[in-house]
Amino acid sequence: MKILLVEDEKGIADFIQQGLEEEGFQVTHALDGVQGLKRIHETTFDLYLLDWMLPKMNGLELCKTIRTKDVETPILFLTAKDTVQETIEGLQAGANDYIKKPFSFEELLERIKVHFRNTQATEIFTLGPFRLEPHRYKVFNLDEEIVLTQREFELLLFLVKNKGKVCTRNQIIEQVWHIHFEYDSGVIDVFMNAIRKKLQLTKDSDYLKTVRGVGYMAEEL
Amino acid sequence: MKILLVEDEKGIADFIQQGLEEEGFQVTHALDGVQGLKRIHETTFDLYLLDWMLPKMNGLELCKTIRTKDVETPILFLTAKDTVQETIEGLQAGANDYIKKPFSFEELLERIKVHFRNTQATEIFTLGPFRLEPHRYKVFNLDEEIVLTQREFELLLFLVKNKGKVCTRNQIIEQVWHIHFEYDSGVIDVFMNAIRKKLQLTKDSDYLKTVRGVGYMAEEL
DNA sequence: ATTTATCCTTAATATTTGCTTAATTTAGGA
DNA sequence: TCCTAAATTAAGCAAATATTAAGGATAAAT
Repeated sequence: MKILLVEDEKGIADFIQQGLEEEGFQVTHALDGVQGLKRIHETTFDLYLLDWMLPKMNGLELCKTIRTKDVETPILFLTAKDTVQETIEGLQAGANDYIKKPFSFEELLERIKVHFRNTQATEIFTLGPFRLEPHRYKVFNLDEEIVLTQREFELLLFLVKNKGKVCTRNQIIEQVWHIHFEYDSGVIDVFMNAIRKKLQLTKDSDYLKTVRGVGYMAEEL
Repeated sequence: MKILLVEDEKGIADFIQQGLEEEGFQVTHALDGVQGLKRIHETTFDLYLLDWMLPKMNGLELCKTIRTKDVETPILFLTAKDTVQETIEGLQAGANDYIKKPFSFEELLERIKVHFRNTQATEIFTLGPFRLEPHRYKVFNLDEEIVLTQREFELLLFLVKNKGKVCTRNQIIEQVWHIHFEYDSGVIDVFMNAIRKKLQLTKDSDYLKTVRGVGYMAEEL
């Protein structure tokens, strides 16, 4: 779930961004309206969190601009006490909600969740008969649960997310182990082995292929 | 969601009724306090919206009367600017909120929603044989009460509210302990231990799983 | 005011889990 | 066939969690 946060006060922005990321949201932060607009043109988001008072282009304008292209996605305003009245105009301009500053993080989160309640289909990835549920850290073979450790799960998830594409050992070490320098040990091999064993892969159900000299690849048969 | 609106000015009443009905609420309208009282005896409502100045029986009396029978249901007052001071007495008489006239419809709606959110506190949550009653801070195993401390209860409630989803240690520290900075001590572990002990969880009834490296998760078996 | 009890927190120790390394075996490609 | 990459296995180690006990704060009771 991707959220665009447009907020000029760095302290508040960091606070929100960190909190939301811990909740599993992907947060992009823009410091002013113009920067925000750029991001909007680059990608699509699942929710917008806009400060009302912004340098260069205020929240209302930004809101209107978003709505010219996209009528669906929820827009929430962060509003100082003395601009509540104006913000209500924002609601008529197509925003969905506003939150009065100061607010507690729980409050914000609660509101965000309300808006996602309609949208949110918790993401599920599949590979052949296997079903990965990231929010539960769980893997199923049809309906039977397969217990993986965290690393095993993350490695498998990474491969499945890149289904059909080869993942190099370097990519894996970077993205799954978060090691950002040249590194070579047998770890990946050991984990691939463990995963294959737990998934009970055979030559007939060879969903995780090794690409010799490069890395590994998840693939539908 | 049924709302009782007691308001003598027809114009305002229509405006509110129409708006709320568009929002999906069932609105019953009474023109004065006595009529309002009748409706209250006929049905139960989920929220009361009372004008402060009413013919025959003013809002305050009506409020008191409602509260003699029903302590839970939210009561909101609609207040003219010059009676705000008095209205505050109303809050002490058991009302939950007041809104200054003139107000925008969005503002009203917002407040109403807030109170419905809080009402959900009477909700009952279950996990296997366990039943949590947040409004009483009580937990039962079938019909036998299990005495938890406040923190224990809140932690358990948080996990159960997020049943099936992993709760990270950070989330727990934030939402249960209300600590909003990086913090690491053994508190959570100690409380999990206490809860498990009191609920007498075993390997066969392992409703509270630990997700190593991440946090904990409540789960049905 | 003083005592008592309750609950929260910290700290210290024990235990478990899973990550990593290293050594060995198997297989692939020139 | 030979060399290298990958698969496999087992063992040591480190980190996360479980468990227990004790100190300290706060509220209740005397």
